[in-house]
Amino acid sequence: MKEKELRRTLAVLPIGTAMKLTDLSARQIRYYEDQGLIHPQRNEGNQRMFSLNDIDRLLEIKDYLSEGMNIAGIRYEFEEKKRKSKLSNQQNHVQPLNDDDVRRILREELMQTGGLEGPDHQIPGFFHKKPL
DNA sequence: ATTCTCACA
DNA sequence: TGTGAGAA
Repeated sequence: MKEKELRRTLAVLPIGTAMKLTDLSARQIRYYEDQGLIHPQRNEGNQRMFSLNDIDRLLEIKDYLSEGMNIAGIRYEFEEKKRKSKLSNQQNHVQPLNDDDVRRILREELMQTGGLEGPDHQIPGFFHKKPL
């Protein structure tokens, strides 16, 4: 589910294709870029190269505009989306520990406590289930 | 043939 | 936002 995201960010479409895909004029597309609504990459010849995500973005801009929203409003919407996105990626969503993580944490624990003895370091259902 | 930047009768 | 000029 990650390989697919990478492909969507590949900038392989020239502005001419973006125009046909979005039914926007080159003038409009460049203007939206000036307004910070899209950030297409540039190739060796300084030509804008759009990714599928850029195309989706242009389509969204078109919809917002048709619904009466102004450029500043759209820019704010995108900023909000980015803010929420970063918030959910860091603090929240704590990935569950895998087996390697558990082994590492256990090893570090043992290193500083010096061993398994002591009721405080007994882990219920782990060391007792399969005695050496 | 395409796209880029800049400027405006 | 459209359009045309001059360059790449």
